[in-house]
Amino acid sequence: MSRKRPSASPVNPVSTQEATPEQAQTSYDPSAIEGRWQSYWQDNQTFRAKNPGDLGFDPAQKKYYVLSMFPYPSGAGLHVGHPTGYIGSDIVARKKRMEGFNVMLPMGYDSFGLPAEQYAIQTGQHPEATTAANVDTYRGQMERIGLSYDWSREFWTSDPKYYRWTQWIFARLFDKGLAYQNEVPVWWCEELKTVLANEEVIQGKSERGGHDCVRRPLKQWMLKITAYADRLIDDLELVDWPESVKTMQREWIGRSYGATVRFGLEQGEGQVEVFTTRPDTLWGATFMVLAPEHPLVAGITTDGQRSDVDAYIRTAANKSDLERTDLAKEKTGVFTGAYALNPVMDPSDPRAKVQIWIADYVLASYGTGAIMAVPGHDTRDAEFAQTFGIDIVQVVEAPEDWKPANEGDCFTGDGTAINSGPIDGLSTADAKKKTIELLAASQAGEAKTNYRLRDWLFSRQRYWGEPFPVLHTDSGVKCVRDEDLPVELPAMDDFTPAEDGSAPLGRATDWVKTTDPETGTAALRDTDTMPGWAGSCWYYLRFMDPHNDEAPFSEDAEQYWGSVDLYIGGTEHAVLHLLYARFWHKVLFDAGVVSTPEPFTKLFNQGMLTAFSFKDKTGRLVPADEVEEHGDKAVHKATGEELERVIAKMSKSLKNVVNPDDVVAEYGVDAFRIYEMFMGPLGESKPWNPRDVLGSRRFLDRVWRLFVDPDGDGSLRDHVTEDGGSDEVERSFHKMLVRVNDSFDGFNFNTAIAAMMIFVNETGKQVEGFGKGQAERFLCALSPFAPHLAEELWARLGNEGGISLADWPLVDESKLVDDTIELVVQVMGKLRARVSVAADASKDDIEAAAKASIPQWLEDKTIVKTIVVPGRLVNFVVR
RNA sequence: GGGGGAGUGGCGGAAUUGGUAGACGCAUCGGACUUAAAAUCCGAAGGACGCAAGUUCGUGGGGGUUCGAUUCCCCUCUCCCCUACCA
Repeated sequence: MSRKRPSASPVNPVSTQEATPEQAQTSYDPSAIEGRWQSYWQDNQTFRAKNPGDLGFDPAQKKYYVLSMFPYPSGAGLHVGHPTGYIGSDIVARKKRMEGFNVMLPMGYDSFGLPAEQYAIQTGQHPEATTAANVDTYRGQMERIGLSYDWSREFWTSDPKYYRWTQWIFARLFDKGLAYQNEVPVWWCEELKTVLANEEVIQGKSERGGHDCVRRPLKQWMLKITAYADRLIDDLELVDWPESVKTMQREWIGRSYGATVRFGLEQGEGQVEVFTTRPDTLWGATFMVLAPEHPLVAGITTDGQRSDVDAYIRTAANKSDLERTDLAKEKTGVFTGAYALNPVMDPSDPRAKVQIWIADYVLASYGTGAIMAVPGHDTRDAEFAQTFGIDIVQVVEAPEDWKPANEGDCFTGDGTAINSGPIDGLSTADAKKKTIELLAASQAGEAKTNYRLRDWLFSRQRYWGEPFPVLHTDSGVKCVRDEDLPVELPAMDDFTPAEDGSAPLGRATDWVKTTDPETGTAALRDTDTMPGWAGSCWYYLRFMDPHNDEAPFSEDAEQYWGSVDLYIGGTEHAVLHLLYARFWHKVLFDAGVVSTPEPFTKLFNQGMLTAFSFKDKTGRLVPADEVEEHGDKAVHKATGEELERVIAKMSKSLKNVVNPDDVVAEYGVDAFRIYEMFMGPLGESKPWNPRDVLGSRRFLDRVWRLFVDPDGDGSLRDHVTEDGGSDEVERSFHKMLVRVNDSFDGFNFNTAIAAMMIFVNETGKQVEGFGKGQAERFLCALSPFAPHLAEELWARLGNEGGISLADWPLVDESKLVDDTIELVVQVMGKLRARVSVAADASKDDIEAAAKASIPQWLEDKTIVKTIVVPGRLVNFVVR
């Protein structure tokens, strides 16, 4: 194609208030159009969302807040996968604007965090410099895609003007006692001499280098997200989110109802506390298991068992979480020599005395770090008991229809209590209740709700993050006063973690040593920083009032914008980001800072963009640059081997990553946007196929020719500048518009584009019937998808003020009705003929016409029944 | 093991939620235009049988409900994503 646009060309810097369309163009040339309209939007602040108090703010206008999850500005720039969600939200925003809403579609950057720091370390530049450069790259790429962001609201999270308020929110968490310090184990890599974040440790090895890592305790900041566990589950009822995401969040929080049970020790003082969801199986507890890290272990171990126990603990400590939780492995453990007494049995009962074991299948971090083991009704306990020859007692009778799936499987469902003294005969539900009553009466236990969710480990020994706004003084830890915020990150040349694992900020001694402005006494700053998630926890609120220096946002702005109406992003954030943000939001809600209980009213997950890749006979994936394609065959360039086409993730190593700038340079922005939406429903993952982009471009070429005669002088065709237009085009238009409108319900814009293609194909066959009003309405429907082309033709039609704020056309139901309809004639449900009848034909007429069309199928047959579906078909049931 | 999603032409995907399966697009083939090519336009095209009109099979596989099933029910196979000894 000869219409190449210089790659990465910036937005046309020419500043004109009204863009003047070029008249000389006879064929569609996106490069001549797009930059001009992008400048036009910028110069006219077309997409500026108005806040209360702004000039031109209309309180009667309804608000609509659309948000795409903001990106991490990495050095690699955007690939074609990123814009899928951005274009989707842009299309929604553009339509809503045309429907009269005050739309806010903002964009910013999540610029703190590990990858930015690592990139900076690799390139030897300061993260602030690389962040600034990357932000410019991202902004440029997004501007080139014609996304209708209100750029006046742009910010990035590593800007002190922003993180000042992140620190301010931390202070609110601290005030409420929701931020506290605690000794917790962190990953330490001896080889790299550094503390690593969870994300940097894969299967117990460092992500970089693959060195062994161990856990070691360190004082850390924690956020008490567990205090909100119930509300984080229950309030999922309030939001319109995909059921899968809600389920994931519920399971992540992992609320389970059960009981705490305390077993006394046979020898000496003390007791072992356990959590169980099945208190009814207490009579079947034939042993107990403590996690190797359990604090009681050292005290209860008998001298005879001590060396075995110590050895087991040492082995367990060196295992990674993954090794310990590997389901496939054999159960391991060691007996402590100690015994516990079952609290619901008489101490003289031989069944009351149970062995206490140590095993790594019990996790120190969940529940109490100890369990009562019921091998009769728990798969894991059963495996353990079988391995070590411990008694197995049945205490729940399975329903009669229960059959073990495998030989020897234990019954873990609900049934009837047996061999359980006072609760015998009760159903599992009643037995649970009764047991809890018994335990409570003897003070040996009580009902308990447990959560899988742990408090949020909130500090990292890293440089590139928000400093904690706290002072360590002789009288304890205190928050920096609000008026003294922000606590700015000190400039440092060397921000790599220290050899001994202490945070790099510890080396900024002038910064660390400070005075408490309230008392004038010496104080130390905290050298940890907040994790990467902190900035993204409230950014959607800052967009409401991004330049406020008095508060994170004004009360007016927050009251007006409320919560995000539509939030679009990938499923990878289904739990962490979305849970953390909801947690902060609720804290702010309780503090009276925000007025809504939930931050995101509707959530939509866009699908992942994959790519075609090629596999050889051995199953190896072949990088794209080693493959040659002929028609539908793919061949290895070097060997000539025919390759199988498969779908794979876009990856650098497969060389199948596509940069949107290249696509835009070759086909134009609008074709790129149309293709990304035409590939399939927004929510599905689907493969990028370079060849297919052409089809979207051809569609836009056909649109252009609908307006401009390619054989003419480049001016508009006469009829599109005149009133009129045929009824056929009118009907075709309204049919299309219905489908375009419907596509917004399920974000399946592919069907909207298909409908527009049909309209353009049909209209192209009778161009003279395409009048000005129709042309304008068509451009309106097209404009959210292909805004540059729509603006250009709209202006050429003589309209001023831009199509982006024009009125969205309305469907005229009366125009949808055809004069004649084609009906399908079936015999016994099989298609036999088609007949045309008048739209208002009576049922009898329809039946008669249908009968007449298929005499050969009706002779020698009796019609038993006739089914007439108006507007669709006639079906004869014959014998 | 648990949870979620999906299987429709050579490919991406449509199908008003029980009513013409394969819209729209890519790739393919034929034709027009052209000195030629590209571009563009017109047309063909799920499989099998047939010169054809047509018949028949066909939405992973098997069964069922129904006048009629890609759609609803039962069984079964395959793939993808998330999660994982949570007591």
